[in-house]
Amino acid sequence: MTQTIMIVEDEEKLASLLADYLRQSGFETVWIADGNSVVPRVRERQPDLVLLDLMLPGRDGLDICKEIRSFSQLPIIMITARIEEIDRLLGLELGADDYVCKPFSPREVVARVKTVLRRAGDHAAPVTGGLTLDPDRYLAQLKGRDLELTAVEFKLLHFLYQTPGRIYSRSQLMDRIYPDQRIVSDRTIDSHIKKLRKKIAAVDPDRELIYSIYGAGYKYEPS
Amino acid sequence: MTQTIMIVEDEEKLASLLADYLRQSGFETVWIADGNSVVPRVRERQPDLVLLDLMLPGRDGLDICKEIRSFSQLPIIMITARIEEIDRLLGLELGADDYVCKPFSPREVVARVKTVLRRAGDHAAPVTGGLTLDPDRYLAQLKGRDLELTAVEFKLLHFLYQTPGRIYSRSQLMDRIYPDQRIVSDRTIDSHIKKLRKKIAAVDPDRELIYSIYGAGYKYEPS
DNA sequence: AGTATTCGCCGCAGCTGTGCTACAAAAAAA
DNA sequence: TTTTTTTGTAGCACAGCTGCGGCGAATACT
Repeated sequence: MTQTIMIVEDEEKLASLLADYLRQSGFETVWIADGNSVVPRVRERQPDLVLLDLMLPGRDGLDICKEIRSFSQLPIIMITARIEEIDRLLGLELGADDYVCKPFSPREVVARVKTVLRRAGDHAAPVTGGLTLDPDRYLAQLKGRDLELTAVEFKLLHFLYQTPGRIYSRSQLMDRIYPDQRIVSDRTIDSHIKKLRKKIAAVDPDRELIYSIYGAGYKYEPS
Repeated sequence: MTQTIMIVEDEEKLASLLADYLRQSGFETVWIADGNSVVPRVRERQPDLVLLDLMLPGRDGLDICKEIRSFSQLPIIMITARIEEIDRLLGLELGADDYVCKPFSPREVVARVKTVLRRAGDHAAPVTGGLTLDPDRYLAQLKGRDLELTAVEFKLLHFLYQTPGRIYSRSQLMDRIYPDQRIVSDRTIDSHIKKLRKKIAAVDPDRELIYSIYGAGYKYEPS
């Protein structure tokens, strides 16, 4: 099964150079020049990795990265023109998997792509065949099938989903889900987790996505 | 194997001056100007030492030092503008390994770097090849292998780990682990220490990490 | 208005981890 | 040495945490 790399880059020469090298290494490539069409095309094409230029016509790369992260954990490598920029990006914690600085050698980029894919590859199936969330529509899909979540359930899952592996206590989750500081019992979280797990199990009984850590809280892990 | 020094300093001229001298002494250097990106870059790059300016845009140096200490024992040298400041810093017990006062000569800084590295180098293997803790994930790894700790065990180990060599009495440890001031017997600590040692021994039987001091308490020491 | 979801909580069951006890071993004090 | 104090360890009872079904109340929909 060949893997698809989506190249988001407005300079055509640069894009085609990258595409050539990637194809030589056995990847399929998709080229997108306009920032506005990235997100819909990612949803539609479901690439295995995105090479994302920071400076784009139409829309900022940071925005795009954030939006992709809000519904998918697919690997993203950011391309930036200035080396100092990378520090700033790291500080923002966008969730990109790696950063490459212009000017770069195509070989280097291919190497990084392979590294990131291998790293992600350990849980590759769950990433691609896994869960996607669309906060705009409160739409959650697992293996292509809708999960039909309520608002609270969606918020809870979405929050956990954004930082996989990280454990949150019940009170932390309450704070995030109820910005109005209303007082509810810890166990309410458990209730919603219960319903989430039920709905997830209805679609895929074999995969556990939400784990409870005794005495600590819950985490999302697509392992 | 060349060693990497991470320079955290917002004045570019000063940073590049330091970088030049350090490179001449055979070190690799990484420069970071923005305080917010320090921690993620430390995690990513894993430098051998951090030169950390106290006054930074974005985030306070004290904060950064504390956060780095929460997951790693890598050597840190603090740079401060005022000599009086140093006393205050010493009082805070941040866990920095040395302090340098502006204005400094680059030679002096290089000398200090070497001293600290040599001192740390005595137990260099335990530092790098040793234990890493990730509080967000309750994840403890020794020699790359997971330790599978429970919440209480993790908290206990994490607290000891933050100030290696320092001895804590059982009641001090209780206070830290149970913020709700619940009353438990001293010997409970012993129980958890026992389990920690067991789990550590399962991964590395040769290395003692938690020491008991007769009549005083326990300490963590990566020697 | 009525109806249908959804939310938050309760109670019970099952189980893990916790904290304690008892005794052995070690260290310090006598 | 003997005595006293402190620590190591095994084992165990149960407190506390989590999963789950269900139920009234709140909310949204018609």
